[in-house]
Amino acid sequence: MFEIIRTEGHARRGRFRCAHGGEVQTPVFMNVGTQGAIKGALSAHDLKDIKCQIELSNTYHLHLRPGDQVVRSLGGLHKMMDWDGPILTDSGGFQVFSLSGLRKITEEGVTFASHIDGRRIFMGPEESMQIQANLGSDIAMAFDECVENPAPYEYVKQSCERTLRWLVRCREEHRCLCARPDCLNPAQMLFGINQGGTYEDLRVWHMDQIARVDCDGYAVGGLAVGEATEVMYRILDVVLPHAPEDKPRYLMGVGTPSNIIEGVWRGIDFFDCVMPARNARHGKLFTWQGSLNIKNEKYKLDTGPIDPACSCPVCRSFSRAYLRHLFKAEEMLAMRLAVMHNLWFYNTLMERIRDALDAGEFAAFRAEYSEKLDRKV
RNA sequence: GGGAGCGUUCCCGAGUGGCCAAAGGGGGCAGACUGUAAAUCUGUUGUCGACGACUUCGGUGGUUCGAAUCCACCCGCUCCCA
Repeated sequence: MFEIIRTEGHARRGRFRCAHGGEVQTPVFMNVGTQGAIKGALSAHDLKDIKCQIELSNTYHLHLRPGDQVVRSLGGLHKMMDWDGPILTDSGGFQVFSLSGLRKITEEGVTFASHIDGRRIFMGPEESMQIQANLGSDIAMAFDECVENPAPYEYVKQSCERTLRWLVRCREEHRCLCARPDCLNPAQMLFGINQGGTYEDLRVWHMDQIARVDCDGYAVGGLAVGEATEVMYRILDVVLPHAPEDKPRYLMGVGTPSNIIEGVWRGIDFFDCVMPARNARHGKLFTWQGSLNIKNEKYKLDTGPIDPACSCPVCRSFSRAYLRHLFKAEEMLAMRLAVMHNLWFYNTLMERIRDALDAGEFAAFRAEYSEKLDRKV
């Protein structure tokens, strides 16, 4: 179920519901827990404390370890993690990009050399759907090829044509699996993924094609993988008018706070990105004045919170100086607190975007924050 | 008392006549990170008016065109024997 409550220009304020959890308010940021955990030592319980509405895990990683059959035996991903909210699983398509040195693509699918032990793993549309069925996620992503930018036109053309054929196979396999009596999550949704690199004609053609394959939502993939930010915005500008209006739209793997505001402005409803968690682990923290590196010497004696404008559990209790010390001393707590802060920041950013949309003031919000939040302080 | 070593830039530690402002770690300082092979990776770390110059390798002298590297003495430390 997806419902648009109101719009402001291309931006959409909506509600979404799936098999688990209550209503998801969109635009929403999905917190990334690739292997069933948020890196930085957070559990699903912690996610509740940082205003996370929906969590994301990864097909490829959980298939390798502990194995999707194991997850199924444990009652599915929700039960294993003790998370009763919505879960989206990425299909493994991004690993076709990120493990490019370790894989081979054919029409059937992709053969990976496991990054763990080198053993050969085959994954095609059917396998990806089967694994995601075993995980029991609420949203399964179609198996696609995420192509690095820039890439030659001919290659991108052939690749996105193949990704379209893969989507058709995903659709069939997914229906089939959900119809089985032993299906862990018969209400699991399937989102298709738009590709086409930086070529507007391919992007539009591909979106028109996948829009004909009945999906529960449509994602834009293959962005923020090498092209300039302006190019990404241009692609969104041309492709989103071709996405079904009544279905959720998900911009995969993006991005910075500014990228998110600009994405919402162009009509995106769902986002996910490793950036807030990874940057947090590396000491880069987001604030309403821009980002800062908490490891910098200037915070050595700073008794203030990370962000005076933040009311997250970390800012309520701990000083910049303490955080800096924990980082310098390489205490695990440093990463945990930093990740909690950054995810709270992202979830709060989405909340404020929604509030602005509700008030019909998103344009003003964008003008005030879009550029500012990506600056360094 | 006798014998054997050692002392290098913030720390540890290479270097034993010119290619040495001096390897490599650590620490420090800074940067990167966008559907997570990332608690990772990169740069930098003697001084200065800085594509060049100057001062460093326990101290003081000396040998040499040239010394962190060789010699003498001194200072400090370690170990072994008595």
